[in-house]
Amino acid sequence: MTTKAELTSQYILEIVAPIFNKNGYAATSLSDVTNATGLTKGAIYGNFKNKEDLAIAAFKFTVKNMMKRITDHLSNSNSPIEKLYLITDFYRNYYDYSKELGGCPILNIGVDANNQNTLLLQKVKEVIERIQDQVATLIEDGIEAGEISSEINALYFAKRLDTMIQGAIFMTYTMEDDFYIQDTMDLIDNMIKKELKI
Amino acid sequence: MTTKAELTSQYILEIVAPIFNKNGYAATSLSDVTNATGLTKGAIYGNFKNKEDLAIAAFKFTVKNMMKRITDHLSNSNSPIEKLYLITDFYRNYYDYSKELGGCPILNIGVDANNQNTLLLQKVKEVIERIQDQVATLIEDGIEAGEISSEINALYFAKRLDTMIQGAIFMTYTMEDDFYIQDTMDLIDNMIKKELKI
DNA sequence: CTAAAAATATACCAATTGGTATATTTTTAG
DNA sequence: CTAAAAATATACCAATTGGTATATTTTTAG
Repeated sequence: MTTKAELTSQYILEIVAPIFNKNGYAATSLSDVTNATGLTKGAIYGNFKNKEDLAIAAFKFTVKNMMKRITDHLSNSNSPIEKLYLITDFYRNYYDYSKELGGCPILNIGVDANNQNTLLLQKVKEVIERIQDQVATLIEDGIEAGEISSEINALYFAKRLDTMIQGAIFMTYTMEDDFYIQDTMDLIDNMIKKELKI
Repeated sequence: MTTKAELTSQYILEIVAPIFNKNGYAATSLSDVTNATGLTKGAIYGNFKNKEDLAIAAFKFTVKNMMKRITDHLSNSNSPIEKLYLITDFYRNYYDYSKELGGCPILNIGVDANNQNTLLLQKVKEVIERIQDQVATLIEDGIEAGEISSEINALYFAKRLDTMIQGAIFMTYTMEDDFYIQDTMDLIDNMIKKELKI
């Protein structure tokens, strides 16, 4: 059964995750947390060990939300190569969607945690690796299905894709201009068409 | 002439710029500043209006350093297209070099200032625009010199280049793996070769 | 409905935050 | 060498920081 505390924990994360994502670890204070949730420190510290523990849970919460959204979107096709196109299609709406999350958690927390918070940075690394592995697997599935040329290195391609996407997200947010994401997705679509085709 | 205060200001910036760059605005405290410099608050506040003013000066200091380094490197050739290759060549050593600066100032402060510090974010935007304009001008020079195809849109290409580079820097720092920068520079070199050629 | 357990609120803590007014020291121009 | 000006150090400020011990309230199982 769902205890009261579990509900509260979920509620806290819902409210607090975008705040940590937007502001970063150091710039989010516990009074930000109590003000936003309407709860007291007693409730917060009853559910989370400390600020770092809360920040990590918040990051995981946001990533889970995001991953579910991608996975749902990719379920629109069974073809590996079509799924690749669905990835770029997903990111074409990412600026709007990620604003709800308080920005891209990987970019924000990746940069924020660097030199600041080892545990948090470790979590970001793990998420990036997981994403790259999933994309690489998708490409390998495509090779196996005869949709994608067996010439290409799946993991390398996945890393390139990821790198370009993160660059586009950074530029779009910093310049407040969706051009960067749209243009990068065009570029990636072209790469898929030209480099992956059988 | 150089007054005492000007020397002190420069000294403070030299010491403090990498700290702000590494930690970000909120996570850098004035005691970090006084401890690192060995000066007191009196000296700091005598030379800078407040913490924000210092952070902006620190960002400009780091960018100036970086820009000089790039400009120096590009002076190794007079050919516009060769200069483009010198840009990727510069970034191949960027992981090592930028560590001295406390990381890439554009990436770090761009992400850090977002949702946090309007003035600082504005400075980042200006620097990005300046860089893109310079690269675009370089490409236009190449077109005029008959080295580069007149088909391509100089500013679009400059933006793509910048976006890919920033993505590579983010990934290399977050994953602590220079692969991303090297691979992206290979990719860009290829783009220059294939897309820009006459 | 009740007693125990769980969850939350309250009241406190020392340390630190950015910043300022003023005293002291150092530099500068003559 | 000296007086004025500039630069820096000192001593202070209220507000906030993350965190804890304990009191109170709410939930839960029987």
